[in-house]
Amino acid sequence: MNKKVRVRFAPSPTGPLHIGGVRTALFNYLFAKKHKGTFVLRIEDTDQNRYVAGAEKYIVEALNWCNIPFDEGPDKNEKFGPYRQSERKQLYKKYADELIEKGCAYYAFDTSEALNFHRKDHEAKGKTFIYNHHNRLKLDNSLALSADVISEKLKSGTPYVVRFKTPTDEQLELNDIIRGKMIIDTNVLDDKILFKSDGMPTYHLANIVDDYLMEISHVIRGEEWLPSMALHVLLYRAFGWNTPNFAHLPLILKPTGKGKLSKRDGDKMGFPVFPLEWTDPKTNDVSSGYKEMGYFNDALVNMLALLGWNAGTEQEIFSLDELVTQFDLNRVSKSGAKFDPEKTKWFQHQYIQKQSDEALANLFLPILKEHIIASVTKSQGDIAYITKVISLTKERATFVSDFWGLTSFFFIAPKSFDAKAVKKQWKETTPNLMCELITVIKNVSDFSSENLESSIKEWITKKELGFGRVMQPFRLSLVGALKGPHLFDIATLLGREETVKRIQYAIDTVKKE
RNA sequence: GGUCCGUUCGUCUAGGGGUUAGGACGCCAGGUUUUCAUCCUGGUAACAGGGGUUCGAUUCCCCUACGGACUACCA
Repeated sequence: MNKKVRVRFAPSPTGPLHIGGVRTALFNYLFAKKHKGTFVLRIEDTDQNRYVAGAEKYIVEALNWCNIPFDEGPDKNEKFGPYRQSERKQLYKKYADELIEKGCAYYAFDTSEALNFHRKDHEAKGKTFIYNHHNRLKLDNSLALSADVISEKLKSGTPYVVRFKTPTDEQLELNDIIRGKMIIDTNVLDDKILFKSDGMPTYHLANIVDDYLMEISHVIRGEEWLPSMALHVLLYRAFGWNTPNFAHLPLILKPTGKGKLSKRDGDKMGFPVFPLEWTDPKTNDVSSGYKEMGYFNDALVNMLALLGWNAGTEQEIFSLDELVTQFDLNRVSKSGAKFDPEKTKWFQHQYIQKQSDEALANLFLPILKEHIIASVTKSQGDIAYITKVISLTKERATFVSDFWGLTSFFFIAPKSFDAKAVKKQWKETTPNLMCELITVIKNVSDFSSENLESSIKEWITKKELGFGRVMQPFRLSLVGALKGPHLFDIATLLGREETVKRIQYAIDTVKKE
């Protein structure tokens, strides 16, 4: 690639960025970094009616949390700024005028009402109304009107829009990095509005002008823009500008059923659709976020990267650096991908396993503090102890928040015992067995897990007590239920004194309710 | 309705004119763990259909079906 790579992510601040948008941003970022290029964030807020407070801030925070920061954008390294289209407002009109001068665009005075009437009228006749060469001379525009009437209308302040005069009878060849060559008949295109009567450009104009001005080399965006590609290519040509390369990404679809993924799917099926939690400023509705649900950013990013792209190998776990070096737009698939919340969980599980015990202990600490108030001793509150607890339970966790359920008995002695387990495992003879067990535990010289295990097993074997009859009540005493890691590891970590205490408590309490 | 894009296990996908069509998630079964979970091993399961082209098509072409996007003075 001889041209300098500059790509942009250009969201509209109409709400929180959903994971489809995050993936578009990610692919732009990966492509930019791979080619030592620049990743630009541009805010496309030309529609004031749809502006949502806080959305832009959310977008920036979400990109930062995902670890895919932009190099240039609003309030950051503004070489080609401003990066908000609303702040570039005055810039677009001259480009619209330029197109009119060149005969590539025209004024249109048709009111929304008139257009709606035409649409309905056509629909009633089973036809589709398209504003283009078929009818543009019969409509209320500068192509159909006399020069006098036009200047009169313009002078009197009649609202107008600027429409693109789509060339006719041309088989336009389009090239997409992901989809290859496409041929479009320009006669089926409509004369899109480029400049609105409110003085703002539409997406199409602003987008092309800004991509040109910001020297964007590759336009990587969602497939929903594919139908607009012909218009955009035609616009570049009308201006006499070089056309950037295009890549249209497949869409992310609902896990089940039809259509593209939406906020409602997440609500209904219980998974987040947004990277960060979002509170709607108008309704105060809260939408959950991956971050708040306990997902790690790199797990989310890894999952998103594999949705529609693969390295061509069987590797599934990629660091961001690996993604950067291996990413290739040519390996992006063409078809939409149904989103799979289960696989996302699997990625999260993989990523939590990669964390060190110490790191997880520190992440768990605040949660632990919420659960245990005064009931913990100093040594138990110690990170070293928590780290050991984590090391015994990590492999069964998917989220940091799982740890409390997995480890609470390490911090608080069980006060009640699983009823089913008691019924099945706590026999008449159990209290006596447990008393003997206490004696064995007290006499063990070295309270290491291995030594404790061999001593107890030796005792059970010698006395022919049966492992299940001792081990199950033993576990019940320490844990309160028949779950948890290797029992001797638990005992060792709890310490001899606590272990004895718990067994004694069980002897005194179980079945005496 | 019109235009465009797409279609390999339930899902994400690899592959590509001759393959036992590979992997992952999920699911099922076994093993480990004298617990639960994890983990390990194995299993289930796919080239949408019909025509071509070809000695041979899942792979190339066409049609149909299905899916998706777009069809606003929204992006």
